[in-house]
Amino acid sequence: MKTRLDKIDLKILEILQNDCRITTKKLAERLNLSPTPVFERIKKLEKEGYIDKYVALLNERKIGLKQTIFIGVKLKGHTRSYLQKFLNQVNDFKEVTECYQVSGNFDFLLKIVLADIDAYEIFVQTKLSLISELGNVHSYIAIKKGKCTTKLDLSSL
Amino acid sequence: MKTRLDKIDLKILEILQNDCRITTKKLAERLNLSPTPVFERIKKLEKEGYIDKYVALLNERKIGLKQTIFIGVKLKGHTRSYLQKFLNQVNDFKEVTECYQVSGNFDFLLKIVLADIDAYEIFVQTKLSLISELGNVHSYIAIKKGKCTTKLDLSSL
DNA sequence: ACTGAAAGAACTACATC
DNA sequence: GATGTAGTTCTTTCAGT
Repeated sequence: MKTRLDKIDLKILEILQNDCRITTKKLAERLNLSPTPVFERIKKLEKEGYIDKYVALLNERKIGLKQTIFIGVKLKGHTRSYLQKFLNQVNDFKEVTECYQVSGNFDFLLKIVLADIDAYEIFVQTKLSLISELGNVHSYIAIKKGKCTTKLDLSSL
Repeated sequence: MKTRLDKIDLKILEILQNDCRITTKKLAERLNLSPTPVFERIKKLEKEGYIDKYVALLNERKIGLKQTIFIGVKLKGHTRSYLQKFLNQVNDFKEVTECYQVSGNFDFLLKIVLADIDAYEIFVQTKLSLISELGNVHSYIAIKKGKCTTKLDLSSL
């Protein structure tokens, strides 16, 4: 489990971050290797947990989820159990794609993706605002999407 | 291009959001269909742009990128060209995984993923702070990762 | 739109170096 | 660690309903 990643491993991860449906054969060609070692390296990377999963990224616009909103949340109570309870409740909200407990003038930062502003109103009224100990909430409505990637920078490794 | 998605399409997207390396055959079994129509539907979903891409999601901890930070940025100048210039510059920062222009008391919200706080200091000093017209910057350092998914909620469609 | 069949390609294991 | 081979399974196309 303590195996360090070598150049080839990093290259494999880099390529799979861009396109994970590439065939082992093509990947091997790009690395000037035969498929077998590439196949084995991928299995190792999966098994040891470097690769979490393989997913399809959908086009939000196209499927009709046109609004992204970030929400900064401050709780009234800050005991450990309140913080954990908040995380648990938010986990069940399907509109929430990301939730981090943070330092700064918020306790949590959420990212939510939904159809439109109307759907957001409904989300706030029927879900978010029902959370007990909810303090201040500040919304940041996305006006324009800049960079948005799942690709991590491996160049520093 | 205006084809609406039916129940089967949505189910396919749902499954591919969880695991895009599933074989067409297994996917077909789960849908009680033969592989052919499933294969054709997937191709259609790709071609019409419902599916953007297939990617491997890496484990940030495991590969050594242990720190996630959100940054709220306010610019001094707000002309259209400044806003666009900011987006362009941020695009080149490999540490930045997301950047949205937003409404609220920030102009932009960024998400960055890097090794640790030291790497963050370097990022700010050598990259972020060099941006002209940069106004206030507020950092939200992730203390605990809650939900974090690329899966969009299709249940409302 | 779907089924079923069939050719070609890829996966995966294994023997070998 | 890598290569090459070979059996198995999947992909992808096409004729038919």
